[in-house]
Amino acid sequence: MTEPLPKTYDFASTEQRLYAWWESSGYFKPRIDPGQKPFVISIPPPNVTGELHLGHAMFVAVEDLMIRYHRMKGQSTLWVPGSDHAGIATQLQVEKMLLREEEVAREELGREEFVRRVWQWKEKYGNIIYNQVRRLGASCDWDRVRFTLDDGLSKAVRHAFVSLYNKGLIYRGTYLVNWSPGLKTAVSDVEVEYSEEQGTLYFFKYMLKESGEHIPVATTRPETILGDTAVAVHPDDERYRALVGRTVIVPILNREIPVVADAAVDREFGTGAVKVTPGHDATDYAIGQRHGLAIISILNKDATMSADAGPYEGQDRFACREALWRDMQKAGLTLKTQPHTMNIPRSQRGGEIIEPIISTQWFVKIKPLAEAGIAAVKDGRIRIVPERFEKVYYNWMDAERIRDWCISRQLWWGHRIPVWYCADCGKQTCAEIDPAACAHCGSHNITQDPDVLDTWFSSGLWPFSTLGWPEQTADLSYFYPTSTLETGYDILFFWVARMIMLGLEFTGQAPFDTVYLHGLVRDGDGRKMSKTLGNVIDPLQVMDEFGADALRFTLLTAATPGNDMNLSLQRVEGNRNFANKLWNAARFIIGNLDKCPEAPTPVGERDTGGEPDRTLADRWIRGRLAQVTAGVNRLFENYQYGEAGRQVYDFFWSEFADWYIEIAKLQLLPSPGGRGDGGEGEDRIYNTLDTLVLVLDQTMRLLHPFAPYVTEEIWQHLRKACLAPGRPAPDGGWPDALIIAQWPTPITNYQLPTTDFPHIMDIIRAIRNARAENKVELGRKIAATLVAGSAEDESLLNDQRDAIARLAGVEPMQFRILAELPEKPRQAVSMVVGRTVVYLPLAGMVNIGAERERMTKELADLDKQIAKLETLLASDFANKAPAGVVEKERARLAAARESRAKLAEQVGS
RNA sequence: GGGCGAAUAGCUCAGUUGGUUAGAGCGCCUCGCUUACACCGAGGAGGUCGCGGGUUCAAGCCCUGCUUCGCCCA
Repeated sequence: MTEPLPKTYDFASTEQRLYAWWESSGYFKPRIDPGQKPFVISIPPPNVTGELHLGHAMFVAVEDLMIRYHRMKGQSTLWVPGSDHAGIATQLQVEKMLLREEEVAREELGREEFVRRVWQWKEKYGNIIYNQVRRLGASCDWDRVRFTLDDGLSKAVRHAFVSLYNKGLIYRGTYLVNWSPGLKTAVSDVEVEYSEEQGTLYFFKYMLKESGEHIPVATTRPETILGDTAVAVHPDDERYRALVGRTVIVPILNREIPVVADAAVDREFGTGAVKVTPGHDATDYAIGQRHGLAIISILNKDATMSADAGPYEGQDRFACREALWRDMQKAGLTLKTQPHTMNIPRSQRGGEIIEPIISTQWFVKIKPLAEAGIAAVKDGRIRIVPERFEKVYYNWMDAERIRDWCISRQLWWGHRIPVWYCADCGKQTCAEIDPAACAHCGSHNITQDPDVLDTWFSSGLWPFSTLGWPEQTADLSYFYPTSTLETGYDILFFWVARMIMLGLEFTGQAPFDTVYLHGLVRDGDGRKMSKTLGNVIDPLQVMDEFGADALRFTLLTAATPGNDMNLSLQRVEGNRNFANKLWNAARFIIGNLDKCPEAPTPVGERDTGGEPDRTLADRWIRGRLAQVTAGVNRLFENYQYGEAGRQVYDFFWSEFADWYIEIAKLQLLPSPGGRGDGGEGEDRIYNTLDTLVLVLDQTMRLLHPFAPYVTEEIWQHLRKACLAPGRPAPDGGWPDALIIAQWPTPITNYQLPTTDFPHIMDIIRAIRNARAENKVELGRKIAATLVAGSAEDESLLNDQRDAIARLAGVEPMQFRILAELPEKPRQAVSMVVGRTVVYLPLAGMVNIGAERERMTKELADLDKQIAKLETLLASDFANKAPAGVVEKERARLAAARESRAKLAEQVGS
């Protein structure tokens, strides 16, 4: 009747089919229910032309888990997908392509044509990343997909810019900025990374004017000597005090510059006297401001030397460094060089050395925004998980230190700055709609600023711009503010902080109430993945080999919140095996549903306890299920997803599959002498199937957010097999799909005994252990005698007789269970398992000496334990520890004493 | 220089209200194709929880100092 399932779970034939079905069934779409607060996540938009990497896989796994969890809890759930135009990265990629395929540079095409070509590229490749995100199982609402350069989002960017401009929070000015010579654009402070590298410290002479004396000065960048406009010393430095106010001569250029005193000078560094280059160093820029020094730019936009570099004009910056030093050596101006470890500023993208240069750019005045941003976290409107990142956030946002945000980029791909300059009156017109004339004098002689905005400026609006802002759309009013913002901690400043600041500024509300930060994915040995190391793991290949569920489950359970994880393929393989384990357990259960008899009456009372017909194993696994469900719920509420997944994994494999299913095999056998029911043990069979179905159904629900495909596939087979009348069903019947099935809640008023069954497990393990140690193969049945010691236990053991016999390989005909044993058997292995004594007459196979040794050792262990417990219970522990804990220890002591007495009997005779 | 994190079995890591004899996966050893599963089953070996103090009846977990490694900010 039920067609048999394949022996191995085939993810390849399952994943795509299920995804298409979910999507076409509308399960990814939210309900709009004004009476209910929705759960909303905006996706961290990947680069539109990018390819899926493990960072993406990680956030998709975590966010999809959150979304599926809340969806199953019955909330209206929206996950907004989208992508980012990624100005620099995309422009570079297209430039490279044009150069390679058409041998044409962007300048040759012109701005308009180039931008047209980038759009073409985007149309062609922009969906790749979406399809890769789909493969992971992301249940986002694709009807609401957004792109930062869409009309709506572009309008949002304009609106935001104009609004900040009008408030005076955006300004244009000439300052020292981080310049990327290769990209020929300014970048913001956060886009510069500092790497500790081995360099050289050059010591040379600054000759005093009209004197043979010199001041020794050290620098790491000799070429900037050409831009020096002062030499500075510390005001309290005795060595140089007399020289302050005198004039020195710039080497080679022979320009005259002053010696100034400034407290910012580090007396310990180099010679204690420093050269000051306000045009090319941030500290020097500040010194220059204080002393009114001139600013000289010695670098062109491409990092070649400018006209101000005199004879070195046109040389590359590093070539100039060498040439200048050679010339200074010839002139006798050099002192020495020494190796020096220093922090080199490098571009976050590409890694080239960043040059600080003076340039006219647009900035956002960040302090007022940052203050609001700090307040939102401080007063709890936004919670950051893990909490320690709040400190990192405060530290960066600190109003005393935060620097204004340079938002203009000298690129073509992006949102063009909506400011027009008037050739007649010289004033700026800033407008949301392209103006035809100057707002000040009406002249038509206006030109738009050529620069575009930092991509992060548009990403900063993402949570609300994707919902329609600045229009007051229905989506915006229902779904905003969003719920959780989930991303890697590495973009806390780039993205999260900016969203918070801009969200507060433009919507008056925090854009989300929770920030959940995950760690970075490293390779199996904890190394950062990089192309040069060749240790990059491609998530697409991993999914090809092991399935999306295995990858997801690994990312979710191998990591703890906020901490980096090492991903090893072995681990993914292990989780592929877990999926297969789920599959086969389900296969067993579904295959047995054909045996399902009539449901016993009454059925309605299921899960309320009290029904007499449940076996010990039934009650045990149901109790464990309730405990695990409660634990998982608690862990989910505390964002401990990984631990939750691990617990279900362990429960399913080592309790449900290893023990309950094995016992269920027995309980499913027809037994004419069954427990007072309709014959052939029908009630027992029904109850067993009912329990199997319950646990499978509930665990599939608990695992669905972690491994959506295999759980849905199994669950659909289960559902189909159970739909026939009279078969087990969850309360409220079977919903259409697991993705929308109700999330399990723990049954609180359902306390089931869980201690008797573990005792049976211990007995079985003890027998198996003895067999293994005495090399009795499992196929060979052995005789056994159990001595219960009490009438109560005797009846428990008798009740579990079949289970013990089957799982421990005992021959039923030679299996005795007694309350007392008149005479100890000879030639038998004897073991004390808690309150039960086990005799295995393994005549001829037993090494009596070894047995005695084993028991003596056990006895010693027990003595140690008893002594420890006695000491403990005689101490303050008994008075001060909670009663429950003390009771537990007393019980342990009693049990240990009982075992010891029984063991002593064995050893003694 | 400031801050944060990590240090637990051979390897990679769990262990969040402090409470039995500290767990998992992989690897290793011994058995086993018992009709859910060899992507498996049974059994086993393997740890002074980085080091020193302290708090507590009780510390892998809390406090403090130190060592090593990694990251962030300056």
